[in-house]
Amino acid sequence: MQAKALILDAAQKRLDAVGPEGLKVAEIANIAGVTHSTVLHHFGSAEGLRASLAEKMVEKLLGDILEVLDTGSIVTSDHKVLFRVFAVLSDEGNARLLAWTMLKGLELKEGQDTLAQLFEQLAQGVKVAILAANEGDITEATALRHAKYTIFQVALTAIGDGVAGDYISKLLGLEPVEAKAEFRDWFAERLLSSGN
Amino acid sequence: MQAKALILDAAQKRLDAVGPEGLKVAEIANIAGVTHSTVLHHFGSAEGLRASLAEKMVEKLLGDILEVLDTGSIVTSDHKVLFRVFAVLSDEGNARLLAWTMLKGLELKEGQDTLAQLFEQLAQGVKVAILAANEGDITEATALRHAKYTIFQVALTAIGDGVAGDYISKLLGLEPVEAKAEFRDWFAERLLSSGN
DNA sequence: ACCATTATTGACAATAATGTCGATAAGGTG
DNA sequence: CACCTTATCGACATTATTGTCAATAATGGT
Repeated sequence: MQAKALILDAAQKRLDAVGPEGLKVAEIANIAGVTHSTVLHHFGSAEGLRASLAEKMVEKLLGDILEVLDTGSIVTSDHKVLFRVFAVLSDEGNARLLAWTMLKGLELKEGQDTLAQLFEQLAQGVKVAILAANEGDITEATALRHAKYTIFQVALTAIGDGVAGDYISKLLGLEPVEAKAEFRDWFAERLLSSGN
Repeated sequence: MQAKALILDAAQKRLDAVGPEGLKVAEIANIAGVTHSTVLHHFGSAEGLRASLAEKMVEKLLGDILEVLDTGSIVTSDHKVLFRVFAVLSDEGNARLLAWTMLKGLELKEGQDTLAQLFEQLAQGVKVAILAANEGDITEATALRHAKYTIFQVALTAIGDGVAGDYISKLLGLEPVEAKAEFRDWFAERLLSSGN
């Protein structure tokens, strides 16, 4: 079962390097050091390979986020969890893969349920934080809705950042390195501070 | 010069329907009611067609946003401009096209300068609004930085929404139609209200 | 009306990508 | 070891996609 992993790694590498269009079976096989027949053997088809890749991505994403959630409560003064979630989504090509998967209209059947659970968990956590911050001024239903919007917002921003962050920040004349970190600070600050 | 437009329309339609992978010359030609030879004639190559498509998108995006900007000041109590910008970016497949273009690593040579100017204009407008909202409490440089972050935020959210909005909102259990509009309200409210 | 340019087409060629098959090798299990 | 399963390969087949070309039709200017 080593070849399968090698092939997936090669595919991921290729995807990061040249984008979805670079995902040619022969090329990937070449990088992995096998023939294209071997790739087909393991994944059934080119489509199967892409599906496996998407699935692997979702698993990694889930694993990373769950690991973060394990380390503490969702909303903290230093926004640690938020940052990590953001980082996991927008860095390491996750967002690009996610975006590509969606643009392709691929199903994420496997991970979907787990993902939904994760979002539910996140929503509950944020809801509690919102309720705590607005004692009595807010109903639980409203808090939940705002929690969901908050998560929605983080997810969209992270995905947008992963897909187009570099390009847009260049257009805006933002210095790449510092701006990235600084924007996240700014973003987290506003996200959690202002009245809900 | 009608066929060229017909073909581009067909390509756009196809892109919206099936994603970037559906962009096959023959298929597009078929929709446009011409032969694939005609497509090649007008665009030189399949790649040329895709490039034209990307360019058309940027132009439309620019036109739409500039039109909005013409109608009034950037920051208003009803967030009209913000909404329209958001809508232009995230609806009508613009974001998908943009994301696809970026995932493909295509250059947006033509529109780039104009886009940069547009962002500059937006940044100045938002800066003024921020300065007005925080009289004296903030330096001009800080206001500009926050303005850029605000725009960055809107752009990323809109792109993320266009790419993955439906999917994520489904995961969160948000009702599609109302949630979309409501989120935008929530988003705009928070974006412009809280202290900068 | 004539000519040059451009548009359009169908048949065909070239290429690229995926998929199939049978042979061979490797690995594990009784 | 004999046997079965799985992995790997190379050669070939199929299909999908793009690209070429020469013929014909349309268009527009003089």
